[in-house]
Amino acid sequence: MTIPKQSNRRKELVSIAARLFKDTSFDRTTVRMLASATGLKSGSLFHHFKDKEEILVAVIEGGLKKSIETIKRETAKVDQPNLRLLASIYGHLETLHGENKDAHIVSITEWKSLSEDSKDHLIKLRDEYEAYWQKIVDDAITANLLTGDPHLNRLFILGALNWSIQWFKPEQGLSIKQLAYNFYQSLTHQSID
Amino acid sequence: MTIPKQSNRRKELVSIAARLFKDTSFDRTTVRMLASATGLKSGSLFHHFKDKEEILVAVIEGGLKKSIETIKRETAKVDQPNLRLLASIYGHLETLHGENKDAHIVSITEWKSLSEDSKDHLIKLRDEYEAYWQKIVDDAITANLLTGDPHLNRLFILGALNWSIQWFKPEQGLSIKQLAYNFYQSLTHQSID
DNA sequence: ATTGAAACCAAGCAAGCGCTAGGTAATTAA
DNA sequence: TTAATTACCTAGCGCTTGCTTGGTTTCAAT
Repeated sequence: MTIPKQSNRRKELVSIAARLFKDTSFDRTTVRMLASATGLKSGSLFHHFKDKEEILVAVIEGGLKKSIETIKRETAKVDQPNLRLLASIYGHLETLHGENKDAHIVSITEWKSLSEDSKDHLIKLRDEYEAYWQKIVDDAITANLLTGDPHLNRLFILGALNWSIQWFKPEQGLSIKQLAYNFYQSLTHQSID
Repeated sequence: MTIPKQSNRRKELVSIAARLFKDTSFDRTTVRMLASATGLKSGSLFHHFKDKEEILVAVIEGGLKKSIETIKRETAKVDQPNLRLLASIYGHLETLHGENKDAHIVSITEWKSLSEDSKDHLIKLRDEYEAYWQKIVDDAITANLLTGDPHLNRLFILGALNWSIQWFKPEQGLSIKQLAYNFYQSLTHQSID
């Protein structure tokens, strides 16, 4: 049988899988590639996971939980709407481009590789994250930092942020903090003194 | 041999392939699925294309050309920076959500499935499209519609627009035109009279 | 009517895929 | 020290994949 639940070894394997899924995509990552990256033989993977998709689910679940944790941590530091918006932007970009970015990127790029059942399970986490964001955006609109429909604003902002995985390379000069601030300015047309 | 170049039959096949690639992704679309959708036997596809990837290249090339054509057409109608920005937003959304959207969506979602050689060939088309957008954005900044770094602004905007393929369904009430205008307002914090 | 090219089919091959079964080693608990 | 549990390996099965080969049909131009 499988299912040791939350062992350390499992987390290790999931973290390595996240890297491969990010670099090669879920479909093109074979169980033999996963095995060789983890130092296992291909069959041994199925002692820890019942099938390949369960690995993806574990990766995405970890990515989403980390995102929620990060945005809560970052926004807890401040209480003005403008600073909270900036902190959310920074937190989101941090999970996408900082340490341990792999899982969050995979949770974005490989969502459609999930089965319907897996989506049902993970969608609650995603909803929680988006609901948290929605409040940040709502407050920013109330404070006249943003304008227009609240729901669409959230979708615009998260879309633009997520798309940064296609082009942003932190090692090319611009830091994550700087990127976040640029983002904030373009969105709000304002500075923070 | 293959290579009939630009026959009508080929265009037909490419258009059907675009739909499948959009709905199922390139990797998960098998040549047998393509064959049955086109009414051919699986081997016969390779009379028209030398391999599966050549089909993807043809789809993406078509999608990019159509995008360029559309943004040029839409912006040709107007000359003020605000109207040109709105027209570009509308044109982009139109290629993503209007008729014949499949190829443009595939050109966005399946870019990483291309081989390096294929990218070299297609990147010129993508660069041309992005350069056209960059001018629109530059002019909008000069006209004080947008603020901040020009290059980043273009990336933010196109990212947010592209991300709409993840959530926007034109049949759910909001039209493409309305979406474009909402977009314009959120970006510029302005209306058009 | 004949020819030649283009469009297609029938059959299947080689390689790679996810995954399984049955065993062995390592670790922990009594 | 023994027994149980967990971790891993060996070997390979059954299936699907992209693609090939060699032949047949279709059809326009002669």
